Amino acid sequence: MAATIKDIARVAGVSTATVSRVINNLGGYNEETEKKVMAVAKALGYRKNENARSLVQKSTNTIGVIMPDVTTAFYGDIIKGIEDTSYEHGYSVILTHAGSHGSRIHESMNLMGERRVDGLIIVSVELHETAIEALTSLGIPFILLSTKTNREDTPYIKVDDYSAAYTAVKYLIDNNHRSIGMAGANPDDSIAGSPRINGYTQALLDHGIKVDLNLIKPGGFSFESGKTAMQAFIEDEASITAVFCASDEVALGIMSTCFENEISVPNDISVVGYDNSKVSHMSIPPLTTVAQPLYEMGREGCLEVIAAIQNKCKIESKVIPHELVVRKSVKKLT
Amino acid sequence: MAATIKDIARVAGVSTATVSRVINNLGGYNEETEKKVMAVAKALGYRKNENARSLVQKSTNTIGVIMPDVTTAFYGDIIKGIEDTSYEHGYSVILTHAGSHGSRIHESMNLMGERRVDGLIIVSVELHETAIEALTSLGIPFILLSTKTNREDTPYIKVDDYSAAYTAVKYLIDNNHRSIGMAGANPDDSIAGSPRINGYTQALLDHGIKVDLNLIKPGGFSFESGKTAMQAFIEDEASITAVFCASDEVALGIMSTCFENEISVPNDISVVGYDNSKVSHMSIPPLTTVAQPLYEMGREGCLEVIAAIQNKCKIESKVIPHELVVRKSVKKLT
DNA sequence: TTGTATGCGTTATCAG
DNA sequence: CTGATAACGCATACAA
Repeated sequence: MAATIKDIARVAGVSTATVSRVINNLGGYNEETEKKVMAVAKALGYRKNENARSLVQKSTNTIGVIMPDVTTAFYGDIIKGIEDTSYEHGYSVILTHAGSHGSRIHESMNLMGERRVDGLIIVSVELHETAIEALTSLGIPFILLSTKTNREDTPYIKVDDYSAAYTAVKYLIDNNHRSIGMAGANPDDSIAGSPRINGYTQALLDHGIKVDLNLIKPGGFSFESGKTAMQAFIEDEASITAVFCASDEVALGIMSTCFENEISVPNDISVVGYDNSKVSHMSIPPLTTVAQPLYEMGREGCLEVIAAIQNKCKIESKVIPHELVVRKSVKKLT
Repeated sequence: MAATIKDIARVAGVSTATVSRVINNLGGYNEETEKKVMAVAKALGYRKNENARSLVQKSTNTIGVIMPDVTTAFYGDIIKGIEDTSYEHGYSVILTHAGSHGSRIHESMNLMGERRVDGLIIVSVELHETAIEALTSLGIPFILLSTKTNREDTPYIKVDDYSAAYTAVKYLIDNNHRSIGMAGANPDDSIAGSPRINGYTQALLDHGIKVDLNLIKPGGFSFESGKTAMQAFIEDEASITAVFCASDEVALGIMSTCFENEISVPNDISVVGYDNSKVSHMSIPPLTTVAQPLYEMGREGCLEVIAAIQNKCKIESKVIPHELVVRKSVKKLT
């Protein structure tokens, strides 16, 4: 049994109120009692019970984080931003997976509610109407990272996927590529799928290039998805000179299959990724990619939530700028 | 203000005791009151307060996880194993970073203590005497993952780094490599550094190969560390035909620098990694590496901790088997 | 400067 | 089957 303030009070011969005061150094007691209480506390190995505190203070100093997964570099960077920031501000983070397709999202939010987290950060999960209801009914500040909803009252931080995709494809076009494939986006994903596809097609159209639907290989953001897409391009005998990928891992999948088939990147085919996650500079060749400031998104989102908790102010949605990081996976055609 | 069982009791015209009973369906009440209580609970949007529960039950159903970082695939896989498992068993996970060199380890453990986590999992941080004291004084079940101490009373799950390294280097020797470099291990790291170096040197010695200290490039487990090491090999004009790396990321760093210098892997130089993390099959060429069952370590460790929480049994240390995953980064010399 | 008393939301032990 | 009531560990308004 861990010691409580009662134990300290008894041993030190003071009241629990006094103990509480010196433990939280609120001042208003003389030095002697302070010394005595602190000494007893140390002797007894006292450690405050945050849960009991939370109960009376009606605040847990805890931030909940819900994300689909943590095994990709993408999420790793974000959670690091969140954890670092919350730590700096005296908050703990409690983490839960939403399941692969947000399947556990309701249970996750419920759990966060029962734990009475002070704020909530939801990363990359697409929220449907019932989930949004449940979320807002929690009555705590929250923010969405790298995702959004079609409602006004759900603040988010994300890049503009449409224009980020547009930037990437335009870069390819500027390098004289005319036959450009796209891989790894799910058209049914209205947050991060279709906007990227639309950015891709619009860039093509704006430069007088006909869109060939066969050149769009839908899929998930995974490495395997990239491999599959490239295999399809090969089977199609598609005459593409470049591929725009919906994630860095997809890009690596493309490059991996190219390698297996002795197709050289970027000599035979150019590749552009998306995310600028840690893997992008580790690939061979290093990957040219659209950067999302992942760590900063985590940090920024966490900061916003904390501010909202403390000042009870509203959180504004924010579209953050993307940036093209040019490395070595794109060849300039002549 | 969230509704409490008091509110429900008042509205439903029963006592809080009864409400509590039906909420936790403990039985011993008639159907009518159950229906009534449930209806009121739903109407009021009641959500139980886990903190209050924890207080009286003296158990938080929470597991703490401390790791140096979450941005590498290595930790991602482990935490996923932990989170999945704890979720299945009704536990929440609260996560904190220990800081780069375990610098925040004391604060982290203290935080976990104050949160009254029921069990603790510490991943990959080297624990010194004072930290061990603090850890055991928490008085809760804990386990170390991928690390250990020199004391008997600190259970762990890890692979045998020495023999894993030995296996990797022996594989290289079996493929007729005789001049083998090593990169990315820190000799001052007695857990994951020196054992791997020792495994490397012993494999060499056992096969009549002289150990050349110039061929051992110490460093961290990072990509950059691998790049630096390979640059050093090049500057040394070392006549190596293979490099054993202390992590997959180091291996990718080696391969990256090779690429920049037009050294072909595996034709000019063979590379073996360590971890079998997600990046190892995404590299070009796919990386031959020593596999640690990361997800399973997370799962297994979590299971042990939960068992210890519930049955108050001791946790046994466990050395789990490693395995060489052969892919395409090693060339068989003739 | 210090102590008393009360309550936070819940469970659990009694009686009834 | 149900209801008082006392904890749980702590903070705090109010008294002294």
